[in-house]
Amino acid sequence: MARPNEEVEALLQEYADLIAITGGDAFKARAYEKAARAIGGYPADVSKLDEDGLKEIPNVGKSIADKVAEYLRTGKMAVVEERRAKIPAGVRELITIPTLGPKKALRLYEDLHISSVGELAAAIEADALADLKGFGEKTQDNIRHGIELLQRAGARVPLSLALDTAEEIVAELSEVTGCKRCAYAGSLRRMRETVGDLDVIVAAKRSEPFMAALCELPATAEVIARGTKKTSVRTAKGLQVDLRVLPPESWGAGMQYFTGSKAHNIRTRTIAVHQGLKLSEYGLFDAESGNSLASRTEEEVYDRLGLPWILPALREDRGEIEAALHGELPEVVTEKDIRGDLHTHTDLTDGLAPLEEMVAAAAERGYTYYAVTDHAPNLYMQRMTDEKILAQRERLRELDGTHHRMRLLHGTELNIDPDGGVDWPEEFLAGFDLCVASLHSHFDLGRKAMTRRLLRACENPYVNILGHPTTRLIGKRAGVDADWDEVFAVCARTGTALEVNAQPDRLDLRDEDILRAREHGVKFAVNTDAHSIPHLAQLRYGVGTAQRGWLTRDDVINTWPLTRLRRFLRKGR
DNA sequence: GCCGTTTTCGGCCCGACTGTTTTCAGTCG
Repeated sequence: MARPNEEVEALLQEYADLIAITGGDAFKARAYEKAARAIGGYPADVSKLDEDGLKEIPNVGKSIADKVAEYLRTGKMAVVEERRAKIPAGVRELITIPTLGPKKALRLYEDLHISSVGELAAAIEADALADLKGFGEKTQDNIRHGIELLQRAGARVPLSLALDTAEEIVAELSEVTGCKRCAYAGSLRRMRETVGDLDVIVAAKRSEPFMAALCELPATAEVIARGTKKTSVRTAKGLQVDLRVLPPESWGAGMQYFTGSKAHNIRTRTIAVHQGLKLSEYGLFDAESGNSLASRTEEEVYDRLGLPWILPALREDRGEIEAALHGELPEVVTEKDIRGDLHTHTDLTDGLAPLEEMVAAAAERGYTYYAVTDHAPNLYMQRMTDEKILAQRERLRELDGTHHRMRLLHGTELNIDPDGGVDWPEEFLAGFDLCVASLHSHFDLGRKAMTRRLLRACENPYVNILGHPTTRLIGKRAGVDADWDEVFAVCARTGTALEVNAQPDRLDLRDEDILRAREHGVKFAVNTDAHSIPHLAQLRYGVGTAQRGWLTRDDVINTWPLTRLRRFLRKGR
């Protein structure tokens, strides 16, 4: 399925969880977690490495290298299989519930034989936890709430997983003889933050070979339905994939139809009806004669309806039809418009790669500038000091311009304390080229206090970007409560950019918030918050989100030339 | 289990918050 590094990462993480659940050495569990992260974030393909090569990866020693080699050779890791035999998979699922960790999970399993989220929910409803030590009323409330959060996101999967899976399936099906076109459509093509199922479209004369190919993919766990026009399967990770095979001449109409959204399609079909036409996945037809008028390309279909082609990310019936009719569709930002990443980490704090490697990887992406923004000292676990960050600055200045003339900016990610203050005094902050400021604690202040806190941070002349502004984690944690309209207004007034954080479990700000903030005239920065080299490529999710928020190049400060960016970063100091 | 040395053991991000176990364990960032 995924890249071998990600498979190994998932397996080692699973082993770490199983160690933690069975009460094994906590440091051992952490060692496996660290190795899992390091391998997931390692730029080289682990399946191409021998044992010595594996041991080159930080936090991978002999024992883990052996196990990884075993997995790459046999497809299995014996120690993981052994633990799996003792602990049902559902017990591990329990620790995905926020506030429920390995200790509580084991207690539930041992004392009450609960081994799935469903069983736990039922047990709480039946008041079966009443006598269990450590599970008071409040704890049960928290668990109940956690399960709700989980189930709300539950049926949908993160954009990143959906995109990986879809690209693999498209690549496989494109190889099948007779394939004229193949692509994914649906909410994934619109870059929604989570995806319910995958819609894959093939243009071909004969459908049978594609249906067979989909059913036989290694990722396919279950065939839900199989016909001549449509086949549905479920992958091992629980993602449903619907394949539609259309005649080649219907390609454009099929893509238009299956990309949606439903609301957008209702609008386009209504426009068709008013013109005496009928729009379906097979084409745009004259209602009277049934003659096909357009179907080969999406452009053709939209054009015949009297509309310009509309970018999928905009197809939500949020004003795009009206804008299209008036010739006022925004020219939204694209990945190649981004000239640099303004929020990234190195191994000086919790990143995986050293400064030199992050800089080299950024230059390979063709950036004209790049900012390094490691954590500031108030995030105690990162152990930042004045000396360390100044030494980094010195090294960064030496590297400036040495890779494809890419310019380097030295920054930091500050922590906004409960009062809205940040880590360093102003005279120290003045030494940075830019500062990102983020919330990392105290998420439960009331709305008033939270708003005041954010406003004060924005008023700080050294705070240039509000990092992952709401701090939500998709499916896990709601964003903080604040009067966002007030925050957006102050951002606009003070010249503080709002981040569109591209991490697939954040996507923060989200599209609706971006649309609102845009009304206030705020500027934005689309950043990866990369903690490893592969993370730099997650930019696409941030750009997709920015597009869904209708952002143009002018709205996004890291599409600007460096001189304009620097002027913005001075923020009237 | 990894790492780094003060080389083959001892430390490992450390502190805050929460709920309940009235003295601290569990979870989180």
